[in-house]
Amino acid sequence: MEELTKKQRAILDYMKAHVAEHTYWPSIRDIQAKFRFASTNAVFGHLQALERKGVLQRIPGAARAYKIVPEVLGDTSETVIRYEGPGDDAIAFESVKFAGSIAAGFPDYTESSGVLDAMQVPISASSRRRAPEAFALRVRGDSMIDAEINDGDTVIIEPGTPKHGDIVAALIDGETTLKRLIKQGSKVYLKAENQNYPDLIPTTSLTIQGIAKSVMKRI
Amino acid sequence: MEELTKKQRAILDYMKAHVAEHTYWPSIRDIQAKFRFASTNAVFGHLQALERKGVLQRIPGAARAYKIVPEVLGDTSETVIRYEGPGDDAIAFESVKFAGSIAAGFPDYTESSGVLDAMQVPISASSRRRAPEAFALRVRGDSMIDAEINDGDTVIIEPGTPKHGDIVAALIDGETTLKRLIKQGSKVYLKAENQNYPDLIPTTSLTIQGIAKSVMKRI
DNA sequence: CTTGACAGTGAACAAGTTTTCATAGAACAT
DNA sequence: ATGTTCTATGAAAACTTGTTCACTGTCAAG
Repeated sequence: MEELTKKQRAILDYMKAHVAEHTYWPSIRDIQAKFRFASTNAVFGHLQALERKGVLQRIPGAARAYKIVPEVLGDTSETVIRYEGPGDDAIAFESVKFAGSIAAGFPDYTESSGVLDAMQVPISASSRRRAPEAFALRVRGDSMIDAEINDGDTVIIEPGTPKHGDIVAALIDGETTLKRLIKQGSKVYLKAENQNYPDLIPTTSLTIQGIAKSVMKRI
Repeated sequence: MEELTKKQRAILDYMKAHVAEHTYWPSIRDIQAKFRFASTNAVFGHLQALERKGVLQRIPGAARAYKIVPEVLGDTSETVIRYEGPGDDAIAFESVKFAGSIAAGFPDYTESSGVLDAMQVPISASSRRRAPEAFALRVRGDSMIDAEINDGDTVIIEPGTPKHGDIVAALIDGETTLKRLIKQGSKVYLKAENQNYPDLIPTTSLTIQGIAKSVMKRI
């Protein structure tokens, strides 16, 4: 993976933030205005670079149409695992935090979202007693569909050391993803539970936020 | 809330599905092609109707740019049903607030109706729809197995007026059971979601404890 | 010094997209 | 009968947006 320049990263982040806030992508001129470019071509070049570096997919001929390509780490050296709680975007409540959406598939736009609103979801007191520092994540995408965790579900993440085969909330490139943890010796892989996705994702650096112990579905 | 026509509902669902799959909205021409309209103006009119009825917000002049307005669940049925609180088999319950980003990511583009919307509406704007007296029930038995509610699961019951097709916690012979509510004219039936069980249970008097809105499963 | 990659300006073009205008049949209530 | 609303056609206008072209400046490597 080729490295992104500072401005390219900023533009990519802005695009993510924009789609997170508005649910639609910014136009080239939106980006131009945001970064005070005098020409649309400046943005155009950066978008080409982002696509060439494989982190953004443009849809030819379509306006405000892009896809985020998940950034994959390529190496196969020994994996270093860190354990970490939910991100700063989680708002603390009485006992359970809701850390925003989790990407089980491609896009995760929760990072740069500024507006957080409260919502109420009942959680049984028994599960709360079990794990006082548990938090909830809303699942987005379909990469865990074979594990019966679907888009829109809410998973309860509890801290702990994951075993082989556990479903974990892991930080990859600053984005939280829900994957099954596969341990092979000292190497660790993440596996999407969807036949249409690549089998194993090798990771050199891995941050585990917790283990998915329960899934809550709206009926 | 004004009611949507069949085609309006179909178009709205298509738009939701499109943005869920592609992360960007369809153009008017995309919709036109999908529904085999001969003119873009047919779509245009439907979009205007959707906006007038308050379920869709268009961004003027911008391409592929919309916002979904969470739909309010309305039901005007006149069925006479008694409501009652939870019985002894209800699990002690504590309602916990979540905070999540509403605008973040693409909210609720999976299944059409407003089941998911309940989770997404800000607390300030939905106080009347909140469930301050929700409670949890541990499911025993397999009568709802076809609805993917299995023995050992926990369902969250919220008070409210059940619609046709809702899964309700009903009192039958002094015992709480979980069944799907079927309304046919003025008659009300209860239906077990298991092929091995009798199709419809006719009821002359019915006590509803609440509507099953969520199911929580241990992974 | 030269070369090439990178980043940008400024203008213009081509395509995509929304929006408006004119028209018309079907359903329906008055 | 008559008007209204909804739905739709067909065409065109108006606007948005992506894309291309020509040109300039910076900076580091060779």
